[in-house]
Amino acid sequence: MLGIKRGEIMKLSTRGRYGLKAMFQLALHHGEGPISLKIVADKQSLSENYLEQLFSTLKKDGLLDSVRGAQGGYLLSRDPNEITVGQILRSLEGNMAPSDCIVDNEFGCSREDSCVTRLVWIKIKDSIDEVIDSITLQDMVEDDKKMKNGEEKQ
Amino acid sequence: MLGIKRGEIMKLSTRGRYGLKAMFQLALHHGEGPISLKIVADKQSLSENYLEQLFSTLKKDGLLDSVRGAQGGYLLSRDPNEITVGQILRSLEGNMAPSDCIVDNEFGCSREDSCVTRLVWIKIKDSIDEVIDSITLQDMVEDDKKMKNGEEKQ
DNA sequence: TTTAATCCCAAGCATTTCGCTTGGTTATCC
DNA sequence: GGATAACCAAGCGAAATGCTTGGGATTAAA
Repeated sequence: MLGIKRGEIMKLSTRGRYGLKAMFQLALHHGEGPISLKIVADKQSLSENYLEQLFSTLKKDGLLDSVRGAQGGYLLSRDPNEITVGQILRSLEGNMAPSDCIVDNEFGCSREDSCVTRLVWIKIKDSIDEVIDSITLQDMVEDDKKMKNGEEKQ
Repeated sequence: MLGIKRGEIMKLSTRGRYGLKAMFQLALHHGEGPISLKIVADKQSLSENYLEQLFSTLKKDGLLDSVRGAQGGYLLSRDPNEITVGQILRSLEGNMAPSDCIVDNEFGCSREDSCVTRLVWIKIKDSIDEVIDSITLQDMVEDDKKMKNGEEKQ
């Protein structure tokens, strides 16, 4: 039935996926001073240099602060409950729109369809936005605690 | 502030975008016999050969029927209210999952994060699914009528 | 004051994916 | 039997992805 195995679409790139995980790591240790790129990269077993690029973006967008030199590292620019998943993903990935037709209102919307499809893309985008803007890093930290407690009880 | 203009992510490919538009065209003229690829392609001003590939996929997934030979063409395999946007997009694009971590449960979920991020991807996916599975081609046709009536009254 | 640790920055680059195009074959109506 | 269509498989240039490379500049600790 599934025939051809196509790549899954509507997929985040590694930027968003690695980046959110990394930010969550920082949230877990928030308040304990800066954490070095190396530590975060090691923990997620991914390239230090690549993660650096993501952190650079996140910093430029005001989600991270950094401390240079030995003993330096990165830290959240504000409290975990003031940073949403949406802010992180949009910083790393750009707009969460299924079609450009939404953002650029430019488009070849032909006469006959009068862009009903556009309505669909808007509904999808709105529903994604609603989810990602409602989850903070703090929420994730709490969910994590719950999951760990759950494990202990087994 | 926006600095680098990154490509928008979580975006559908042309397959999904063209495909849904084309299916909507067929829905508009449902019950009037088969419509040729050429006509649909012309109306959307896109490549006949490319659209053919999309239709081939949609047919294989049971969303379209075809009639070969002269006067032939394509038609919806069932009533517009029995075909959802979700069925179309999944046929053309694959699963609507922001991360493989959801589908393949295989993943490098490290100890410390215990995959809280996975929860986020699941929430995103669920919310997308809810939207696209709740919209039928029939809904789109009706929305289209409303929009056209709105225009006339201006 | 050196040295090691760290952030910072720009460029390059192999691979994969996307968005088609090309060039046919087969079926059906007139 | 000729025109009109659906069917099918392969190829292919351009762009994006997911990194790597190779340097700096800044600072804490020795």
